[in-house]
Amino acid sequence: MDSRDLRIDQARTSIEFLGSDAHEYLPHLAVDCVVFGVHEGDLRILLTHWTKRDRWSLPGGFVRNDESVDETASRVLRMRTGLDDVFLEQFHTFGSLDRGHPGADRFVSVGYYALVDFSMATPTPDGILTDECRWWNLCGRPDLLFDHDEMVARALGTLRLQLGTRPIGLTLFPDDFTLPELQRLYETVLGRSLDRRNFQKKMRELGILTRVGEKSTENSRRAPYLYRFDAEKYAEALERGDSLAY
Amino acid sequence: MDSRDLRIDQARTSIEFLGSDAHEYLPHLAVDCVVFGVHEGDLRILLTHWTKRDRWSLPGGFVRNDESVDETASRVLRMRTGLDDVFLEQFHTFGSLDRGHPGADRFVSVGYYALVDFSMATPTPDGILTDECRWWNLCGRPDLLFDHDEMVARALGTLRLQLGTRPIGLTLFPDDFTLPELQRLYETVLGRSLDRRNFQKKMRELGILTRVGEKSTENSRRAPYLYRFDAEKYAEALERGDSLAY
DNA sequence: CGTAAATGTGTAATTTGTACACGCAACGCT
DNA sequence: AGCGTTGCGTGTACAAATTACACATTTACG
Repeated sequence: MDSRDLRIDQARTSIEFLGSDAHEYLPHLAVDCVVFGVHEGDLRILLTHWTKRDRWSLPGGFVRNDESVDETASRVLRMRTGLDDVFLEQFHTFGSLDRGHPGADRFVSVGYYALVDFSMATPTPDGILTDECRWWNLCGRPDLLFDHDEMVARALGTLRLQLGTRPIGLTLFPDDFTLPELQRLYETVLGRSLDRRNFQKKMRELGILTRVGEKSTENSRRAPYLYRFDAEKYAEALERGDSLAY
Repeated sequence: MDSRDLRIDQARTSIEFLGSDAHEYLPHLAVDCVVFGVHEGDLRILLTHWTKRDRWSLPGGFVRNDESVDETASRVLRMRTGLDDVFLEQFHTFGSLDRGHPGADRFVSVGYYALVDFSMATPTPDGILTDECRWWNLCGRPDLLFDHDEMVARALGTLRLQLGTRPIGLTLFPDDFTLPELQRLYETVLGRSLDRRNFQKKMRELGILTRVGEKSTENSRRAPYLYRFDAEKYAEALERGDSLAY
């Protein structure tokens, strides 16, 4: 597709997507979601593939007249993953002039980030603009459309700041996990490596973990213990204002 | 004004304000600013008085087609205070359905907070919807229109979180100040009282203060020393990532 | 001239964070 | 079967940061 066709295509984007229902949406306003999950110890995000452009972006959507912006974010997340009632929080609004579809309608985007149980999500493209929706390893994801790389960076920054204030561990590891796995998550989010002994000591002292049993045999040498978050104690710790950050 | 008239008035709000230039603005999108300043040791915010409703709100404005949302915030701040190039940062976007003018067009608002030199600002109402613009003591302000009380609370929360990361002291105390004054600011922002000795020690150890001289005679008993921020060292401390929070 | 209010200053105790070394279990290789 | 390698689990000593705490100085006011 040459650049002229691309421009025309981009100009059509919102019209195509919204079709004749355009009047049901707030013009110029969108929501984009940075959806985090963990699988095989890696932090992953959900991306959608744009059919015509053969590029990837964050899942997003437009704000209906009859829903709040928060509800838009929930709806987007539900449509792309089938999940409801998950951790979902606004982190920044992107309003520069040069963002979005060059040549197309101007859009302001409210960015949300979600923490999601990887195994429960069913990635689903919209089938109109996008033909694929799937998890990507955070390190190793492709370059994204629009300003979505900046959005991911900023969402990660927020996640980092809120590591001690939000139920990040609990939400991303709803089931059993090992301390090395949890540590790897912390290291990915914080962008630095942590001392194993100090990490384990801290996590134990928080009193929000229950040891479940030995991990039988994954692919490790010595089998690590399995843990589970004690949701009640986790909530208490957050209420007390305990820092769960490393 | 009875409730029916009020509704009609509210429905007219954006039309009145934007007049025939409505097409130059993004519909349904606004910016509101929580402008902080310090005077006589108190943290203050700038409010505007709505002529017809006889109520107060945060200064706000609409987003022009040809400006970024950040630029809108700068413009609002400039129009209401005459100030340019001040600390101004987005803190949250408000998108519920029940916010704003009941019965009127729905609006989503991007909230910004500013840190401003009280003595340099010239509060100015828009003269259309509002006939007065002035500083209010944060504690002692009137109830605000719309969801602006929530906005103030949230801006304060952000300020609290960022006390250690942003040039809050430097921006709110551009000139000479005393340590008790600075401590009072910290106490207002943090919402708790601090130990004078520990506070002074910490501030001194940060190495970002210069003692200027004795405060002659304000209205205190023993005259406190005057200090000034060393802007260069302040910036270095922030870059090093020193926590300037108490 | 005494009293009350507000300011400045340092030290000890506690808490928190950081650095660091070894034994154990499983796998793979020979 | 034995040995080497990899990954997991645990505790202690030191450093840094935070917290608690008491008294002397200055000035306004009566």
